[in-house]
Amino acid sequence: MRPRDDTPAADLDLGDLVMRVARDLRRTGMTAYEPYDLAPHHARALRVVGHHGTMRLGELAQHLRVAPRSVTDVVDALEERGLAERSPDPTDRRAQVVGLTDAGRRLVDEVDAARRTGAEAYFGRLPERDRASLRRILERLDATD
Amino acid sequence: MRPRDDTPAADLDLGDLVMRVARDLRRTGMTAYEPYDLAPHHARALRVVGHHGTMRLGELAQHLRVAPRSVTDVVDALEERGLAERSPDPTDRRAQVVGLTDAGRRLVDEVDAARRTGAEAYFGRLPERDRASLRRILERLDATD
DNA sequence: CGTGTTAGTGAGGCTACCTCACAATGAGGC
DNA sequence: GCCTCATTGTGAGGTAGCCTCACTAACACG
Repeated sequence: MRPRDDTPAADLDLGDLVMRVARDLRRTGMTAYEPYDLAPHHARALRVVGHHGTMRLGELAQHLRVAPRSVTDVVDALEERGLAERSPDPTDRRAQVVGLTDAGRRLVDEVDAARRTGAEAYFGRLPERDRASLRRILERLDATD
Repeated sequence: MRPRDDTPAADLDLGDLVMRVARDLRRTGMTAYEPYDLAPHHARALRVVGHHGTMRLGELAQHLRVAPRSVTDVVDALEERGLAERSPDPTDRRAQVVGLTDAGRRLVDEVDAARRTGAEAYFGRLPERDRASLRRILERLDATD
């Protein structure tokens, strides 16, 4: 059953492996959030806003760790779907804040529930122990940058 | 020291974490292969060809797990840098094979050496034990798809 | 009241993928 | 030998998710 037309893993460094898993994830990830017609990235933004409540665009960018410019597009997309909406920041007329609409709030709840009840389909094939290790290690990597 | 403007990791599922690390990796990854002016992806293809020897384009696509069409671009790039070259497959006139040039072979050796002597800078901050676990877990994820 | 900073965004670009259509070729049935 | 079907690689064109750069509007402050 060992597929001989596959690069043996020994040929891949850790970086390659991460990238490969990320790609698989993106490919199947759309499936995971598909019932909600939500790209993983949008789901993440939605969750952040849902969790933190109304926040500045720049703040969201920091949370998502992307350039401020990139968040504009994400919020655009969310707004187009009627999940979020911009409004002027009352304390600073340069700034805008994003908040969820009712639909957005509903969706966050659904997505959260789906996640909890096993939406991590891709990682489901790992034993619980490995999932915990993976989480711990990735968090460590993530924290240090 | 806890940065309060960062999404707490608890907010991220494993998929998010992988994507985040992958993004960091791509950002800094260019740096890793930078002395060779090689995108990680190209480095990977180069290594596969270097390791397996001359092979069909389609075969390479399977190894890299991308659509056949995508490999065309990768090989184009490699060829443009004089690292690889196409030639007609003698056994099938529809097909073409890719092989490394001398420069390509030299580069593979260099890159391999660099990798071995600690090019995994990004992962260096992990204790050896964690790196091993990470590799094992990712390989498992990767194998099962 | 300038001077410099900051918030968000338009314009434009990049990478790494994808699908779809196609020409050239191969392989098998009759 | 011919006809059909499958397969190989590629052009054309598209997408997601990032980026930088330049700009405007607004704030902060001496």
